Amino acid sequence: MKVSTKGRYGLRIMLDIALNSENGCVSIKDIAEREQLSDKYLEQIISTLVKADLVSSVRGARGGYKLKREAALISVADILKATEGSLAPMSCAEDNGSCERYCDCVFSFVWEEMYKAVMDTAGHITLNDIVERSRKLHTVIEKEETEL
Amino acid sequence: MKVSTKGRYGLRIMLDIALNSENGCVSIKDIAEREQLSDKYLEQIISTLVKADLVSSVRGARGGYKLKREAALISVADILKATEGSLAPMSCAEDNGSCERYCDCVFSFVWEEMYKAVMDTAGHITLNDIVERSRKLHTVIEKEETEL
DNA sequence: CCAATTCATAGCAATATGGTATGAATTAGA
DNA sequence: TCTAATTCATACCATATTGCTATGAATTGG
Repeated sequence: MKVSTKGRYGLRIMLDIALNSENGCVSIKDIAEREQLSDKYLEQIISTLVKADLVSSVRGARGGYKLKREAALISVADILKATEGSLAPMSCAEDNGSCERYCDCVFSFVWEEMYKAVMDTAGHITLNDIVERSRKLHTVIEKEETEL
Repeated sequence: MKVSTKGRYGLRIMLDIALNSENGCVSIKDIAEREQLSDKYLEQIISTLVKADLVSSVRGARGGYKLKREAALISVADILKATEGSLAPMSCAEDNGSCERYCDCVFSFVWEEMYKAVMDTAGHITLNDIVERSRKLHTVIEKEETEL
C-alpha cells in the first residue's frame, strides 16, 4: 500500500513547476537541480504527467514544461493517479466490470469503500493547497532565520 | 497502492476460519483445499496472523487455527496491517517521528489524511460484517439454484 | 546552423512478490 | 510408546516491479 517514488516525485515536480513558472516554462534541468533528482528519471515521470494532461511541454531550445491548468484545479488524486497508475487497492474497485466474479465476491465492498475514501481525500487536496502550505512554511523559516 | 496477495489471502483465510471453526480448529490443509491456495504460502501468511494476535494455533495432531477473539472485534484494518505490513501510503504518516524532515515537509499532511481515511474505513469494517455478507450471499445463490 | 531542450526506447541492478522445499518440533490417538 | 497429523522455522528461487542510467533522435529559438 505504499506510494512509490514516482508518486512522491510526481508531487514534488508539480509543486516545483507551480512555484517556478511565473516567467514561461521550467526545464527538466532546473527541476532536477532544485529537487535533487536524477534528470533522466525525472524526465520519465514528467512524461506521464504530460500524457495525463496535467502539464504541457514546449520543445526545443528554451523549452520546458508548465501547468496545463491552474493549480487550484489540479488535485493530488490527479497527480497520483497519473504517476502511480491508480489509487485503487484492487483494480475491481475502479472498474468493477474487470472482474467476472465481482457479483459474488464477498470483499468487493471493502475495496470499493477504501478506494472511495482515498479518492475523496486525495481529490479534495489541490496542488494550490500545497503551494500555499509551501509559501507559508517558507516565510516561517525565513522569519526564524532573521530572528537568529 | 495495490493490496498484494498477502492482504487478500489474509482476508480469505480469516473468513474461512470464521466460517469453519464451530467445532474446534481449522487446519491449513482444509483452508488450502477450500480456498484453492498453496498450503505452504498460506502457512507463511497465517503465521503473521498468529504473530499479530488475530488467530491462535494448536500444534500437533488434530491441531490447527482459530480466531483469537470474536469476529466482530477483528477489523479489516487489523488483518491488512498484519499481512501487508501497514496501510500507510508513506511510513511518516504512521509514525511521524521516523522522518527527521517531518516538520518542514510540505506533503506530510497529504499522507496523513490519506492514512486516516483508509484506517477509518478499514477500521470500521469487521470480519463479522464479511461473515454476514458471505452467509447472505450463500443463501441467495442456494435460492437461485433451487429456483432453476 | 547549433545549442538547448524534449521525446522515445533500451537496459540494468536492487528489491519485492509469490511461491516451493525441507525438515524439525509437537501432540492426539491407537 | 509409536505414529500420523499437524504447526513452526528456514532456506531457496523464479518472476515482476522499482528506481534509475544510457543513448540517441526530433524539435526549435536564436
